[in-house]
Amino acid sequence: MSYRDVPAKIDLPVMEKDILSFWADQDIFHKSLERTQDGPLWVFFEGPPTANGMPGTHHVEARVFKDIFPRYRTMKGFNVPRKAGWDCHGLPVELAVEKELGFNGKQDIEKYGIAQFNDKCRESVHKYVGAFGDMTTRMGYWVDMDQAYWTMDEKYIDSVWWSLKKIFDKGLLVQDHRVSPYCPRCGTGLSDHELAQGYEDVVDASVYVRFPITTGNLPEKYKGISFLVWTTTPWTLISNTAAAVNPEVDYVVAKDVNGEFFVLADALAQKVLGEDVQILETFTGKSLEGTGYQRPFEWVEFPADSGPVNTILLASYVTTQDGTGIVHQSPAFGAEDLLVCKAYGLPLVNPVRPDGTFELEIPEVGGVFFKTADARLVEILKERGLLFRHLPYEHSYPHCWRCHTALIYYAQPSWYIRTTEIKDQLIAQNEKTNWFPETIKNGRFGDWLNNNVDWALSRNRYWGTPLPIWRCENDHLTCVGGRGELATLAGDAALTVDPHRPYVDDVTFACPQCQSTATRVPEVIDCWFDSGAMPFAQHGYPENNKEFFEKSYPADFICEAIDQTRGWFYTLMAIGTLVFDQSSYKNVLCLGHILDEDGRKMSKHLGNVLEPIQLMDEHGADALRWFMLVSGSPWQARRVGHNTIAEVVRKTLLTYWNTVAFQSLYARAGDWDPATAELTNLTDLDQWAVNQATRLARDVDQALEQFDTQRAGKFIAEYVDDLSNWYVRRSRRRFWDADPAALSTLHHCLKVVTQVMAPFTPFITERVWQDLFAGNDAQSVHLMQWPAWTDLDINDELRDQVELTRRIVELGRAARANSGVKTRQPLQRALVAAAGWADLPESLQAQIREEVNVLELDSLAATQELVDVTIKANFKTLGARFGKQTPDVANAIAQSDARDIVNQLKTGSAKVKVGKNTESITSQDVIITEVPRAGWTVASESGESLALDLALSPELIAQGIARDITRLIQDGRKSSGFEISDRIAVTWSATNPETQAALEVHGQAIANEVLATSWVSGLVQVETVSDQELGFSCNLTKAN
RNA sequence: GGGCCUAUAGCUCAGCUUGGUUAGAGCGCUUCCCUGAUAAGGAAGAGGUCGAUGGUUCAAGUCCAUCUAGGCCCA
Repeated sequence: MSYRDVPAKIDLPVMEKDILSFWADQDIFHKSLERTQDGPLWVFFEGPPTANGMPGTHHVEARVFKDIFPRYRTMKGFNVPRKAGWDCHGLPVELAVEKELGFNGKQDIEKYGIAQFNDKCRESVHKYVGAFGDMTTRMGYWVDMDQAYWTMDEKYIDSVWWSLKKIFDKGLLVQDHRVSPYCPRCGTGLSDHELAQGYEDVVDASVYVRFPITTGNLPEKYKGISFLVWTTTPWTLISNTAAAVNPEVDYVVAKDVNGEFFVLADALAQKVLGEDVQILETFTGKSLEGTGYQRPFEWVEFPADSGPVNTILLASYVTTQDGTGIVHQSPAFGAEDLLVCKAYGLPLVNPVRPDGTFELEIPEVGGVFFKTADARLVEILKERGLLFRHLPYEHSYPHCWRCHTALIYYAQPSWYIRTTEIKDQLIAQNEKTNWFPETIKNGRFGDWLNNNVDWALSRNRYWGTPLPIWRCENDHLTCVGGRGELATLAGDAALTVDPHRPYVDDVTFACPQCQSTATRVPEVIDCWFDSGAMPFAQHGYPENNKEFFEKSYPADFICEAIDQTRGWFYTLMAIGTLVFDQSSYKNVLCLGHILDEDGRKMSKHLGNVLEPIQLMDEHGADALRWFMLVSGSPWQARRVGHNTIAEVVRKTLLTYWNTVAFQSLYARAGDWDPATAELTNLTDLDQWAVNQATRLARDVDQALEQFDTQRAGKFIAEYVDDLSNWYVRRSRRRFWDADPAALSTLHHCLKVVTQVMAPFTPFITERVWQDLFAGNDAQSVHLMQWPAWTDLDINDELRDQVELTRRIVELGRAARANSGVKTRQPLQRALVAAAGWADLPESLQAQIREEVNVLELDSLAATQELVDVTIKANFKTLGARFGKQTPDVANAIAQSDARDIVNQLKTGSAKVKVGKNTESITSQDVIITEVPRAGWTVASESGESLALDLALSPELIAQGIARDITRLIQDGRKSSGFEISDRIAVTWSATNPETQAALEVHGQAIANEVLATSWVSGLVQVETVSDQELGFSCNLTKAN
């Protein structure tokens, strides 16, 4: 079966649509899985994208990398199941729905009804999953979406519950009172990885406040003396409970220029009170313990049996970096404050309500949002003479990563996973993990593990996996590991209950310990736990697919962008280690982010977001894929834009396509049957092309083994360029003649490139496969194995020879350009000086002659009278031997007679006078360049030279004219729209005597060359083409 | 404030692991050449204080230190 007709031009997006239908109709993806079903398992875990918004180009990035390696491994014979997944739960989804419904907080949701609200959430998830599905299909990401796991599925939740119970049983899932970042708008605490995403630079009030001292002997000695306290959160002063100093630090009594007395840290006295401050007394922080002071606001009451409120406490975390060295304590709003105050038995008072506003009974600021209260509080402090200084303070403050509300550090009951208990295990697991790039392992991720904090798991929300803990009135806790287990406690109805709120909240049972009624705690869990549980939950383990899960854990490969270090990369590893004592992945590829053309992050605010489907419909999915994989380093931030994508298309994809079209054109014109392709009777160049293809198969294989798509892509681009711009260019004539060796060679080479490119650009390679190969081979390129290679098949010598050939040709072109004699004018000879050139096979020397258009090549060295020799020191070898003397030796070499040194070196070594000494050097120590004497047109590069003999004979001139005319007529054929195999009739006229003479000799050869069946000198009535300088014109018509 | 990454031609990026005396490629620009696959290819030219400073070394884009700017992450 012959090739299909391949058009020279291709519309990539249109072609891709066809291929998508072909894949769908023929079910190629599943066939590729079937083909490898007995192969060794190579496990890939799909990190589920959150279905809370439209997919962006950054999603394409990760998905391209998630696609290429499974495709590559499949070609290598591995079985790579690819289960898609969707992250369904969580605040982001709730927020999208809230926005849609115009809600403004939890009250609205409760009024609306949790059941209806969660229905809306489910609906929203489906909508966005649809959009992700479309993008996934369009970009050619092969992942099984029919079998996708959804984190909101009942069986998925059963699995999550099972894992939580495992953790609970280990005593690592506990409730605690903790200060944690809390979003008053969303009414929920945030996990640390959520917190990480929301820092914003803001300007807050920072105040230095007087805390008048009320006990001890200081007030007697220094009238009106105060502790000077600094804070950036004036609103927390309402609940001031104590003040802390560092016991080891020196504190002083200082008198400022106004004669007022303060206590503050010695190290900060000058900075805060000015250079003229007087230090009256110095003591350690320790001695201040228990000293009482007057708190700024008396608006909240402490419980009766409170400890030493409003006194100085000791805390080693206090520093003298900024502020005054005395830190105001408000345990409800600071993790460290809570710790210190707890140690002193101080109470926790909290005048701020869960919505972030002060309790209504609080004077002045009752009902006011905590941050908004700052301004009024500062005013009051000023009125009361307690404000010492008020400065705007710029710092980054955490905000809710979704709604941008300022977060409040807030003490609240919360469920934690004690990941700090398994910190050492996590570090050990990380040690066994391969990171690409490697720096993340001990850098970003390693740091994160080293500073591990407990995982705040619970959320006071609605749309999430409910925390499966039931509590009775006696505070007995029962953690339930799935609905099956729930049914044994609460009856069979629980077996089929929707495990979401509010339905699951209605399930109660008798506490196994005391028989009183147990009801579920109200919290749902962090949706990061959902996605981190996917290795087993995607299979519904342990209820379902037990065997498969156990052989597919841990994964060989996961891949996401760098923002997942504290997200999915962490939760996967943490849950794996908690539940199975083993991380869930062995290799992790961590991508850099995608930036816009100006290097800015893509964001809706800036309006620089590239919509992926649009981008692919304009440039092609292959173009976008190729760009993502090959342009720049995948593990670094990269800029994407229309221009950069268009460029890679032109460079590699279209060159590849054109080579294919060329092969198809001449194979079809010559009635060549690809089934007869056979690598026999190959020329040196053929062998080179075939050999380089094998090298390509090896190099790309090895690079992909190391997850290095950039390197692999570079190899492919280089080979495509070699094939098109050297192999085909140099072999054109053989294709015109339908030489089976040339056609077989290119057939083979294109097949190898198509195979190794297939994981990168699955569309265009499939098109090519269908057009050239499918007739005699597999139905799809994606059902092919990786092309075979062994090191023994790869011939470095041949490669070096062709490289030398090409370098000499380059010199020839440069010399041509210098000479002003155009290339179509043949020259008698060129003289070459380059190591090894004389050993080039005759066929490669012929390539040089043809390309430079000279009749002979001679050795420049053989014609010594024409040559000058220059020598230059080779610093690399000299430096090793002579060290400091190197410049002297180099200088001596430069000073000596080059010809003499070269002659001496023929005996093995040469002597050079360096100062008073004579040093011996070898040919390794110098770089010898042979340069033709003046008067020759010459080009030299790195010791290699080529010189042109510009003497023209009448015969050479006639040959040049013949070639000019050939080219002119070929141009005419093309512009007349003739097919390459059309025969033509030529009527020509020549007025120039030189041209006439040339045509007398070469006319017939020209006629043969241009496929003229009729070649007549005569009157040209209609000029098809003409050339004034040649005095030649002609008329072309199609011959019968 | 801490950590990591980045800084090379007008633009996008190699080169840095292993230091070697003319620092490369592509895009864009100028001139020319080649062309019966090519929207391509080639040659020459213009365009570089290799972010700055200091150090190590016979020799630094490359190694070390400090700094500056940008990005990301953390607090």
